[in-house]
Amino acid sequence: MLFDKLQLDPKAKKTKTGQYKTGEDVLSALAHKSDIVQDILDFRQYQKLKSTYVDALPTLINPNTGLIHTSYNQAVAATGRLSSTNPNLQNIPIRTEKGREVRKAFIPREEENIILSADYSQIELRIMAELSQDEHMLEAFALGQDIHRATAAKVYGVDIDQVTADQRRNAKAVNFGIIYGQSAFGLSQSLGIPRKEAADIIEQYFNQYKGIKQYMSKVVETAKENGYVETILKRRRYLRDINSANMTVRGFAERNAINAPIQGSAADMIKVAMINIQKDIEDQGLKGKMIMQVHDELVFDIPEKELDAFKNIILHRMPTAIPMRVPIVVEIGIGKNWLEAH
DNA sequence: TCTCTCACG
DNA sequence: ACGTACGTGAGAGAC
Repeated sequence: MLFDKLQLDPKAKKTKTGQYKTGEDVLSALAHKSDIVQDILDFRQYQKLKSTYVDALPTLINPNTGLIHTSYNQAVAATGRLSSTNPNLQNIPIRTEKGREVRKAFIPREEENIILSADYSQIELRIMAELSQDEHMLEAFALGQDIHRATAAKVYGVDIDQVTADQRRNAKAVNFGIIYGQSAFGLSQSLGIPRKEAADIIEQYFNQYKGIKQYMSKVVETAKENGYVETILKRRRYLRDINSANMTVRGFAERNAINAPIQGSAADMIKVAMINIQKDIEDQGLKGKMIMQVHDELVFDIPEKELDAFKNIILHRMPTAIPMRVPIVVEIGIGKNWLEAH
């Protein structure tokens, strides 16, 4: 209907099975051409929230406990992260207003309890700073600076308090993109700017953060020599395609080589923290429980009376799980439901 | 069972 | 000329 009848895009792309692509990015770009497009996007959002969460979660309540019990898989994700199934509690909505209503439904098991959420602040960028030992990024974190603002100041050559909202947004996109081994094309797409401009930003980035550029080259090089990369705790990811003659295939492996030590070391860190926290909870005979992990966040269901005890444990164990030169910052929130705690 | 889409970090 | 950011899991619909 959108492409054959309404002809909204003469250059519409197709999937490898020959269907028109209609992902969110595609439809958003067409929304101004016909009112029906925004209706489709809205419908998709509500359909997703209803089918995946609102309808499904209540059916997964265990009649014996009255609770939803997820399963955490320790040997699925190639980077060493956990994954969560039946249900997946690591993808509960938060980004949209309607989605946040779902998150509000996650409440403590007892009337006198609260939800406590503790998350690592900018953990992957801090780990990249540690792995690369980049002088300037380490300094920004040591000074407690807003890392995206600090990056913008470096990339655009302005004072840190002269950074505009636009510059900060671009710098934030670069910081994330770098962790994934992003290209100028990828950055231009995510920011909606010309490729040349994106290339300039990336060049400036590596000029300012020379240690990161060096680290990226080194990790790809060692991957080519060894056939694998390692996290801080020596978890390996083997990369069979790292020396492939096919550029596209090799490109994927090279991005994996860059990303896996960062994402995987963050996973190492939170796993050690979880072990240490659980031991402290048991040693101190506390009634509160650690109930969920969402990659850089731990969620607890605790009696309000135990709040100080839990804060002490968490603020001790999470930042010190793996000793590092870069400061590790943990943010804690509490509330009557998971959304409030965030 | 596979593909497409979309929810999260 | 081509493809193009990492890691997951689940529902709908087609086959």
